[in-house]
Amino acid sequence: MAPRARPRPHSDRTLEEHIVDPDFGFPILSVNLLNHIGNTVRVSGWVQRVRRLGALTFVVVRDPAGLLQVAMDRTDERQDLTPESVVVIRGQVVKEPRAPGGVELRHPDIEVVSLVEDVVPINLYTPALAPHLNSLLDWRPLSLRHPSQRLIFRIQAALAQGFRESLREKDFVEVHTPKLIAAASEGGADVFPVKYFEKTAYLAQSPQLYKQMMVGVFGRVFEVGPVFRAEPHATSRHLSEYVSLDAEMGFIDNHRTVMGVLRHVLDVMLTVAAHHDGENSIEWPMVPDPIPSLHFSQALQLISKAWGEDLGKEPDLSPACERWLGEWAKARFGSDFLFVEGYPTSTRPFYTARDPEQPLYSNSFDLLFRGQEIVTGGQRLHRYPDYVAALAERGMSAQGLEGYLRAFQFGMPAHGGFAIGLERLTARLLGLSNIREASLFPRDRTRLTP
RNA sequence: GGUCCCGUCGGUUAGUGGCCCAAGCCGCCGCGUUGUCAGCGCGGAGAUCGCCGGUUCGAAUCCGGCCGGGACCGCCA
Repeated sequence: MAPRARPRPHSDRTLEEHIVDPDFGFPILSVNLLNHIGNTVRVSGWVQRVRRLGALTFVVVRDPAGLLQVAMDRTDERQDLTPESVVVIRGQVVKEPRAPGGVELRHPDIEVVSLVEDVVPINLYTPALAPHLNSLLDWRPLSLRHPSQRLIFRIQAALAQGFRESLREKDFVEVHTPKLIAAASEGGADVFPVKYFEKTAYLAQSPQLYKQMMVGVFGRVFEVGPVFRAEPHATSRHLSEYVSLDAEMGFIDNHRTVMGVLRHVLDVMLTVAAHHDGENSIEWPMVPDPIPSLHFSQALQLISKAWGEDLGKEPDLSPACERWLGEWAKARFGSDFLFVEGYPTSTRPFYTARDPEQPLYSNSFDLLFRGQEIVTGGQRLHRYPDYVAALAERGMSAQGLEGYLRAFQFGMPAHGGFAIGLERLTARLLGLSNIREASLFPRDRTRLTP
């Protein structure tokens, strides 16, 4: 059937009509005041500070872009300019070298749109945010207003944007898979049960099975979405809910193809994010091409040698191992990133592809960033009989996986993918000591509010 | 789930048996200050020291339980 011609939206309007007010009537932003010197403008934001100096008063207002200063006579003094009150100000923009940023507003007409009558409970107006994490989280809607906190989430948004852009450009399709699912996707008891009408459902701990099925549809897909982990851990690097940046791609040679894509994606993410850094002094890492890589067994040998103990039988790398490897990669290659590939098949989920040369090891990898695991990925099984065998070998039932397995019964290319922990990457990048700082409203073992 | 550490004005830190009905800084209130910019100066208010019980002539301080928080480990992104 031929697609029917549709009128283009808004085609009855001229282009000129569209651009009459490109800013929708939003107030002038503080960063743009320099373009309005001599004019009377309307700005708006939160009262951050009122400094009364005898007959002269300064009001510092924070808007979505930054700070601006209003200067007025003490005779104009107002009692309702309390911290965090929202004001709309009309005033004349004056070039003033003594003002921060070189401009200020004079002869202001200030309207208080939202009057704050309570004392702000945490100290927000110091260059470094002093309260403990717990206070910051208890007062999250307020503490996030601090520039240092705002920056964290601007960078995080830019990282997610870079993730999307880099993959879209490589013909990946963004998908949205269910977060309410019938069975745990990777086995284990670390899922949250939820009442689902007459049944029990679970919150998805990963989009893994769904993104694989979508490889059978689009070939390459990605997803940005929440995942839920019910493990009762209490550490500075775990959340019960976090944002997973998932990608999955078909027609690969092996996990090395995936690693190559991941390197490119990270490079774009960091480049996009660095543009949002402004004046700030974040240590932006280079993404080497290629990122240095170690086989799991090689990694254990290196650490065994360095520590003088035999770790050869360890099934996994401990956090201490990862920290050591992080330092090693920095010293040996000058790299903040290090791939560890070929984890033992037994420690990886059932869908993991084996290394055809040495089947005890898998075609999987982790990416360490500054000594912490921030990405896991690998090649997956793609032939139906392999899934039947893998499930049997692990004593797992196919029950609940029928829908998933059908995708493989009816032809699936060799494929693989990865998942980046967005908060972990953010925290590691910005040197945050606790992952909770990299989550707007973190969910952990005990925190469910705000 | 295991081990260790911590709960003192709104925030942050001092005090670890009697000098403490608890001190400093930020914030708040008042006064002064015409170029502040983490404003400054002076004054003021604000804490039954997480909760319950115990030891002691006397507990913020010692002991036990509970609640809350943090770190590391196991496991994971």
